[in-house]
Amino acid sequence: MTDLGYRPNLSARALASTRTDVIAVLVPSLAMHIFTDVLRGIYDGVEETRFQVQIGNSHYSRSQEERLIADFLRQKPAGLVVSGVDQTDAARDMLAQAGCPVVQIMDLTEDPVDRVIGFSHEAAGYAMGRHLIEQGYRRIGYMAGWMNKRSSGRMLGCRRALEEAGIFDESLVTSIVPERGGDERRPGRSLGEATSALDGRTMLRQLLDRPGGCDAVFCNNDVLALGALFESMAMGLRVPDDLGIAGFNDSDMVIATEPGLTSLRTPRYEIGRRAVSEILAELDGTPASERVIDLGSEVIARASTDRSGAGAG
Amino acid sequence: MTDLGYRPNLSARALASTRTDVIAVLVPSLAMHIFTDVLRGIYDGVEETRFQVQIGNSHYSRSQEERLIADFLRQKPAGLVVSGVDQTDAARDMLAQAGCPVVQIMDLTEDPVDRVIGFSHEAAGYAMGRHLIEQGYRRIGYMAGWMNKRSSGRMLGCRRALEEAGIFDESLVTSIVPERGGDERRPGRSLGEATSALDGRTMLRQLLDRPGGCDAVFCNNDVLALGALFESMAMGLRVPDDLGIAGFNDSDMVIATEPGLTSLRTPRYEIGRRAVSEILAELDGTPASERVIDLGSEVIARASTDRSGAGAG
DNA sequence: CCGCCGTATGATAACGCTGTCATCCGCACT
DNA sequence: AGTGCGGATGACAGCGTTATCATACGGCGG
Repeated sequence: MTDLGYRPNLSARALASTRTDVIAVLVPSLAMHIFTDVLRGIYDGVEETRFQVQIGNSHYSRSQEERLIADFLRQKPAGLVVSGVDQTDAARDMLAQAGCPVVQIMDLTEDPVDRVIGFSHEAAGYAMGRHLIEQGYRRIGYMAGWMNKRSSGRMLGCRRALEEAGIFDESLVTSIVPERGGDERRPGRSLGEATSALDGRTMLRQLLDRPGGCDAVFCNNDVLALGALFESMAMGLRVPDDLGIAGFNDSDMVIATEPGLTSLRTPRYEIGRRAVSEILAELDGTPASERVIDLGSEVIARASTDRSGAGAG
Repeated sequence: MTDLGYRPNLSARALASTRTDVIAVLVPSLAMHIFTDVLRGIYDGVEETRFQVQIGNSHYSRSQEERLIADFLRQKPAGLVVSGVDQTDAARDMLAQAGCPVVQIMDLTEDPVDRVIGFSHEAAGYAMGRHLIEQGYRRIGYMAGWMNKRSSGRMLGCRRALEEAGIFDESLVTSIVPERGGDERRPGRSLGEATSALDGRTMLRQLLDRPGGCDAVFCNNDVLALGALFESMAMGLRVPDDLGIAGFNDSDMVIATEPGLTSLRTPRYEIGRRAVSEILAELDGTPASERVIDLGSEVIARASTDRSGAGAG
């Protein structure tokens, strides 16, 4: 009987069962490629299932995120995915009461609302700091488009590595936009909160102008690193000899630069994928093992920080 | 009364009124930055309205697109946005019967299902062809990640310009993956259909190896152009003197390269934005003027194709 | 002052499912 | 053959809106 084209009405089903097949996803930005990778994972995860994805964009504003959570929750979603672990208290309460699986992603915390899938930004930053130190760099700068919890986590990790080596210099930390509590919609930059390669060029010049200059820079993302690379070319600096450059995320792009850019590979796609599978498992009544899932990250060393002379990458 | 926290139940409303507040959007890929720009426009457009966005990913497969359209349609969306104008006949029929505003985007056609918002890829390709010719290039190559209707439209436009100048050489057209009717899910490239900068490097080498070589290359997107730029550096070619490089889309990135990359600015964000506003207008009963809305495109000339000697960009 | 029409107000039947409850059947055990 | 129980089957009351229809009301013209 069902073979010949009967399709249940989703609205009726939703009304009767007081639950929908919508998996709501909250991202802080659609402009950053990072999140599009996560979204791909999520979409691949729901493919061939009855679930649908709905995306909300909080524009890196915690208050807006709170509103979106409230809005989403009242459609009784099947699951909820939120980025980061630094929601407002009110948002956290709502999530705890959500009545559906909730997954926080892209970061880690000891104390997730329900479940958290991500990696440690602090550890990632530390690993990159160590890598740069091991390559012999001593004046290591850090550049971020703007600071949020995750970005500053990376910075803190890198700072710890540098402090352990006794070479940390506060003046070598720079960002375009200062941290601002994350509770306001950031002004300007209308076409998205993304940092551009141009910012990388600007910030590299700033760092080189600081007293003592710098001999390596850890960029908060690959686009900044790309900008830094071009700026060093324009300035006639040799990479990696005069200046080491490291990015973050290991996007497709960086393997094709000349020299290849060292970067930190983050499991963005896997995080999205896993977030969905955890939600599905929880709905199936087969909730998975851990509440805290660390997918790790990895320094991918390429020529842009290779001082061994071999020139790998 | 309503002031104190009454929220209508959306499922009930949907059931009773047989229509939802969902605007369904079909994109061929989430991996290409192009579409994330469109999505940003769409999301910005629905912000502060009662509408919600739901995205479907057709993976550049027309049959999958057809299925998605059917799936979306049965939830009676408020509006439907589909990418491109080359749907299957069945899909076109369904769209025509949709009973809601339908907007095709990212391309143009004389004969839209309902409304089309985009730009002419043929005209864009032609404009870039003209630009390269005017800069004195004579052996102009074209590289695409893989061909779809829009990509080949660009190629055809460029070809027309070259033919008019009597300098078209078929052997200077290259792509990684040949066109395949667009009806199959492409294999491999699991992490997304995107072409990478590495492809740009590879294809540039291929083009230079062709008999007679080439002195300029029009890349189907900016990432390919970036790869081509790095490959020329690696090969010791001077850009723009030995080789001109032009990209497509004018993404943020290209203004920061050294030399700056000539590219073709496309109104991606505006297309998304406009698609939503047209749908809202149609739902309001104030349908807009035109069924075919050409938002145009523009060659942004930068140093990578500047043979005037001034070195602008 | 009466009747008519246009508008505001209130009651009520869907909308198409889900989930519960009651019924029924068949099987195994006594 | 009678009793008890488990699983399958069928009936039916919501779920919270929208939309329709009937009723009531107020104002205006005759």
